[in-house]
Amino acid sequence: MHYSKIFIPTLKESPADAEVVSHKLMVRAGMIRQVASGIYTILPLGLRVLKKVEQIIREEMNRIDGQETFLPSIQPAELWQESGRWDFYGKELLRIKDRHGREFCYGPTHEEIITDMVRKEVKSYRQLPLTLYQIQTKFRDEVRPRYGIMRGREFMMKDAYSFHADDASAKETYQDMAGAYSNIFKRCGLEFKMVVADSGTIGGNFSHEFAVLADSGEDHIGFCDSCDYASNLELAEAKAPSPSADNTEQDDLKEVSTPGKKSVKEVAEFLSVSPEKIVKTIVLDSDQGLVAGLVRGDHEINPIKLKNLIGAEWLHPADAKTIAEKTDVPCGFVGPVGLKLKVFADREVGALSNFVTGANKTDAHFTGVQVDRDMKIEKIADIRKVIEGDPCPRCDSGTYQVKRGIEVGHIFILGTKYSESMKAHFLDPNGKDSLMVMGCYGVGVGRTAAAAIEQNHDEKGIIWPVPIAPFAVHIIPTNYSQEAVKNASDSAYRILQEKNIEVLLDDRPDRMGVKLNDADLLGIPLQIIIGPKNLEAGKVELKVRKTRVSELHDYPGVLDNIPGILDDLLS
RNA sequence: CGGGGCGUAGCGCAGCCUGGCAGCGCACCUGCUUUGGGAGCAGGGGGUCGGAGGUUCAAAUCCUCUCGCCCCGACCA
Repeated sequence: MHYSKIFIPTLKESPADAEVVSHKLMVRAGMIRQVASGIYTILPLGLRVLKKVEQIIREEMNRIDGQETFLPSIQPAELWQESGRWDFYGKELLRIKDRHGREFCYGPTHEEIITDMVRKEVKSYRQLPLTLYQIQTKFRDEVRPRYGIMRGREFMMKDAYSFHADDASAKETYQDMAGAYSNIFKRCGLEFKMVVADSGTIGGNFSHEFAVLADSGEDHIGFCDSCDYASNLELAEAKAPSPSADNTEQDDLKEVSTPGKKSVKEVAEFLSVSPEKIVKTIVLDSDQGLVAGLVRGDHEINPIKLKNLIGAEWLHPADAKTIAEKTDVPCGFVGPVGLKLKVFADREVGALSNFVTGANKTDAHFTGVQVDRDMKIEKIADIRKVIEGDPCPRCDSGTYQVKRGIEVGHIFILGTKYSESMKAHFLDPNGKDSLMVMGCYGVGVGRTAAAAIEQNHDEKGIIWPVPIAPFAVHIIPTNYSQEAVKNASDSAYRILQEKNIEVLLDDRPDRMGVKLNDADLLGIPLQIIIGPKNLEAGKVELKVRKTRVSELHDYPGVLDNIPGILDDLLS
C-alpha cells in the first residue's frame, strides 16, 4: 500500500477527551474517530489491525472445531422474554421498536438467538457437541463508556456458544477454549493471566477471565508469584489460617469506655492493642435483609464473597442511617455480641481469641471477646479481600501479587440456565429427553487491540506486535522524487510484496521528519529507510521500531532476510 | 444514576471574571525557497462561539432552560 493511497489522518496532538494511552494513540495514529459517547468509526488502519486479531481468533476457534456463523444484531423481544432477561438485563439493553410497534433489542450478547436456533435443529445426542461462533458488533448501553474502544458501547466481539449432552463434554470444550484463548492472546503478543472470575449476570458456575496486565486496567488481579494461581481480586481466595495453637486462657468479656474512638486505628491506639486483635463488624444490606460480616481490623471485607456465601442477588455496605435505624447502634460501635443480625465471620476471626469489638453502644468497646463464648455466628468462611503479600491459597511458598488487568476474554460454563428457560432438549442414547449443557466464550476484538497498545508503546507512539501490526514493513524513502531513491523504494516494495509481506511505502513528498515521526507513531515493526547516500554505497537502513536500533544493510540483498528478521521479532 | 469539569475554525487552546471588531498555534489552499526527526517567508480560505429563550443600545461574555462530551464511584468483551 502506498501511503498516499491509504487514509491515515494522523494528529500531532492528543485529543483532549482521551485519557488512556491506547485511546490517545489510536486517535493520533488515525485508526479511530469518535462519533458519540462509546461509539467509534474505525478507519482503514484501525480496521487492518482488527482484521488481524479476528483472523487469529478464527484460526484458533476453527482449530478446536468451532464453526463460524453470523447472527442478527437486531433481536426480537420475545426471545429475551422467554429467557427472562428482557426484564432482568436493565437499561444496558438498547430496546427499539419497528414500524409495526414490535419490540426488538440490539444484541448485547447472543445466547437467546443461538439457543433458539439450536433447539429447533438439534434433536439428538448424535448432533452434539456443537460449537458455534461469530465475530460481530455488539451494543451495550453502558452507563459510562470510556477509554476509547477499550470500553465502548458498540464494540466488535467474538462470541462462541457450545452445546453438550453432559457436563463432562462441556468441560472438555471449556478446556479446549481455555487453550485456544491462551493461544489467541499469546499470538497477539500480549502478557496475560487466566484468572478465576465471577460469572456475573450471565450466570453459571465455571468461569475464567483472560486479563492483560496493564496499569490502565479496570480490574484488579491477584496472582501467585510462584504457582499459576490467578484470580480476579473480587474472588481471590485467602489461605486458611493455620489452626490456632493458642491455648492461652480466655479473658473475661469486659466493657471499656472509648469516647469518640470509631475507626480501627483510633481504637487500636487508644487501647494499645494491634489492629489484628480488633474485629470489625460491617453491616451490609442485601435482598435478604441486613447482615453483619466480621473481619480482622487489618483486613477488608469482600462483599462479593459474602454475597456468594449467602446466595444473595445483591449486597452492599449499608449506610450509617440504615444501620442506626435498623440496629439501634451508632455507626462505629457495632459489634457481634448480642447483635440482632445474622453474623458471618472471616476464618481469620475464627482463629482469634481475646479480641476487641464494638459494644453496640456509643463510646464503648468490649475487650476479651471470644468467638465461641460471646456471639452467635451463622457461618465462618473466607469473606475477606486478599491483599498483596498474603500467602497463596494453592501453593506453600508463593505470595499474592496484585496488578491491574484489562479483561480481553471471558469463558463460562453456563450449565442449563438457558436450555432450561428456552427449552433446548435432545434425546440421549437411551431415548430420554434431556437438557443441553451450554458454554459461552467471548473475546473483545477492539479491546484486545487496545490492550496490545497499552502493553506495547513508547513516547513516540505504538509498537505493534508483528502478528497484529497493520503492516509488517514500512518503507521510508528520504526523497521519493529522486529517481534512484524512488526506483529502489519501488523495487523493495515489489520484492517484499512478492514474499507476501505487507508493506506500507511512504511516497509522500513531505519532509523526512514528518515521515519518521509518523512512522514511529503508526508503530509498524520494521522500518526500511532508503536515502541517496546510503544507496550509492549499496546500503539501506533497517530500523526496528521496538528497539529503535538502526543498522545499514546491503541492498537489495537484505530483502531476502526480511522474513527471518520479522520472525526474530516475534520472540 | 449520583458527584465534578468542559463545549469558541478540522485538532489543541486563549478571550468570559469586568458585555463593545472573534483571536492564537497546528492543520488546510497558492507561490517561492527548503528536504535525515513534525521547515522558512509571503499571501489566502475557513466560525449559527453546542442549542433555545431572556436581560441589554449592544451578549462568546450576564441569567434561565436544554443538549452533548469527558472525568470520579456501583456493571462488563
